[in-house]
Amino acid sequence: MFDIDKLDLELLFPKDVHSAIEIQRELSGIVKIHPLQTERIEYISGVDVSYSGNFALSVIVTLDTTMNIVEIVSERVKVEFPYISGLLAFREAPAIIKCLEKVLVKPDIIIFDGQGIAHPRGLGIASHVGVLLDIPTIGVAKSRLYGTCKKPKQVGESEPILDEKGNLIGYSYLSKKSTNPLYISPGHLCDPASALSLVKQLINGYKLPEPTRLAHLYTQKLKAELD
DNA sequence: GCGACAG
DNA sequence: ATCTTGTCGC
Repeated sequence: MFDIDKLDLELLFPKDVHSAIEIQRELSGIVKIHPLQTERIEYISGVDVSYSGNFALSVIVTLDTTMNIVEIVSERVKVEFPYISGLLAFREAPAIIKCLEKVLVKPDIIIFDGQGIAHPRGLGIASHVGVLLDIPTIGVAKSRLYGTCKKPKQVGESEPILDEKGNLIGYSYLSKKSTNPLYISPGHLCDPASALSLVKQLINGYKLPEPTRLAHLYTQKLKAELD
């Protein structure tokens, strides 16, 4: 569904940490933040990655507006980059992109497990993949990486996430009681308000939005079968 | 130097 | 993320 062949692999496989950071600075300048017509969205995909030995197991679950499963695709890829806070994309994106290569139904937007622009250099994994594939993306993280915000007190309540200059880069959102809030930020071709709005619509009784929750479930199931 | 630090 | 059982609270 995506022309992976036309991608510059240099942007996914840096030779070292320094070049990885240079790549992020370069790509962050390409990120486009603008409102997204959520009412025109048909398919929404959720992505998650688990690990088994030296392999990354990625799963993409695509749902329609009714929350019905349209497609589930998985991929197994050898891990090449270590986990370094701020450089998550270089570890997980390769497996995610190979998985997207097998997807038949092209999603209108993809939700990632991690940050969008709420990142030290404005390029979390959602933004990185969004720019490479030129598709709308949103980052939904379970913990904070960058930015300042208050903690929502009531379920359904949100608080703005601001960068060092006071710019709005996302929202913390309490999706379920007795849990830590979600950290939502646009990845690419989306904006904070649209991202928050869409994620709210996808919460179905659990902390995580349905596409992400299901992708996590399948990635864990895969891991259990290949242990 | 000290604290923070997506998955 | 991963290693892991029961258990306290909403």
